Amino acid sequence: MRILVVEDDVNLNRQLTDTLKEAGYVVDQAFDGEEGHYLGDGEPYDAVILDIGLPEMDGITVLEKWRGAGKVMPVLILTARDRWSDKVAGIDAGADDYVTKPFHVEEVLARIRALIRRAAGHASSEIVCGPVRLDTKGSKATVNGVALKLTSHEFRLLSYLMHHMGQVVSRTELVEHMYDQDFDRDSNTIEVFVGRLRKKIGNDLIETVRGLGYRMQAPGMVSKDAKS
Amino acid sequence: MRILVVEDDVNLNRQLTDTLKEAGYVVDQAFDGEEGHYLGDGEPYDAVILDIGLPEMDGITVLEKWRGAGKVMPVLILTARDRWSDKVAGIDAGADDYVTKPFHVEEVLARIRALIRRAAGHASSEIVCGPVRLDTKGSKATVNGVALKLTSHEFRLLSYLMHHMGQVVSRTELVEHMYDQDFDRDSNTIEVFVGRLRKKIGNDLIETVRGLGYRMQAPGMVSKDAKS
DNA sequence: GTCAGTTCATGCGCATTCTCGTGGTCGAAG
DNA sequence: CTTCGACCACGAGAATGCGCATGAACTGAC
Repeated sequence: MRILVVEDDVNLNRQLTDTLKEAGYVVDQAFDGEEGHYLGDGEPYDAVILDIGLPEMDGITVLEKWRGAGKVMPVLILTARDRWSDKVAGIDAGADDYVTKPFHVEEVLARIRALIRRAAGHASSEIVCGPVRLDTKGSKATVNGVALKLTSHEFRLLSYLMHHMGQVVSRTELVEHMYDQDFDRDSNTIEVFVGRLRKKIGNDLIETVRGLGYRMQAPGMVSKDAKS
Repeated sequence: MRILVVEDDVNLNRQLTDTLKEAGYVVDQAFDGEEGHYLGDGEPYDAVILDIGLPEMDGITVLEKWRGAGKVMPVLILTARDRWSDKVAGIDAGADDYVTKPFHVEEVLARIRALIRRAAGHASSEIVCGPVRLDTKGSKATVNGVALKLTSHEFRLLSYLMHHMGQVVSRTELVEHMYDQDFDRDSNTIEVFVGRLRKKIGNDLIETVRGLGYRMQAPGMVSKDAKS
């Protein structure tokens, strides 16, 4: 999962970024409205944290531009407590959530989790796929109740796949959401990680769709070949 | 749009209910946790406003029970300003949003609107043609509920045909949409794929219109008169 | 240095796709 | 009605290149 943080206060930005990274997210940073707009417009993020008061370009304007361009990723805006009207303006501009400053970082984290989860269409903080359970709250995964030991990239891969269960996820998509901005994409890293993950959770869960990508799905509903 | 308000403070409940009704929603009221849980479990709501501090059953518990039972309607929780940990717990229990007391009623209204709007975006994208269902989001197709195993080109073909149901689609058109570059046109690959697809989904669905191309259509619908 | 995690390179196996050839079907003209 | 030519279906083999396993090289943390 890849997140963009747009916040001009350097300390606050770093604080948010660090916490998110610790929680296993890939994070890009922007320190003014223009940079933020540019990144959010060009890169595929799973969520954005956007300050309202920004140099160069106002947060609301940034958000409106994104929505006008058809961007639908969840956006959490940060507002000052006394600027009540900002919240309404932000929500009307297409924000999915807001937090008022000052805030507890844990709260932002929880809301980001909820937004990402919601965007994928899951109600609770646990996603289940056959024997595999993903605890988005604790960044843990279990197979048949046994805790899985995953490296950070393996976890990110599993997490992204489980958030998009039943859908085919392309390699490019995976690379873009597992790594930040610049990454050499002509290599077979993704295949390697898929292979390793399969070894840990079982081969049946991640189906490879030749030419398109991978799809995670509970087995049992085996796709039957209708070649009668 | 039908909304449930679970709030034990009678005045606050009525205030919310009135505002929502004025805005054109249908509103049900509950004044304690058990009643709220019962209603939310049995009736289909488009959104729920849920207070955390409730007699009989805690709001968080109510929410967890709903989510555990598979209810996915958007829930907005109300918390006291100083109980920030409640917010985190609520969000992790599956709340979609929260508002801290005291609040402006317009704000609650704006957020309910946002929640309903967002929930509407999760409608699955499916095209149906007779026994065939195409899940464009998951790159999957089923015939009579049985999952089809399609190669990527077969899927692209089916997808294009189903997006233009009832229309005659020329070979050239298909080639142009199934391949990126210009493609050696004097080959019969399209025929081959149509043949393979027919084998998998049944012959009746793809009709060949001699000299023009193919047309996909649910069988049983009168299509003979078009050839006079 | 050691170790865990990650990236890169290679070669093989095989699903997928393309080509080709034959035979069948349709429609119009004689 | 018959005949002819164009169009189409389909099977089978050939060629392509994708996906995977494997192991070695690389990196950073301690």
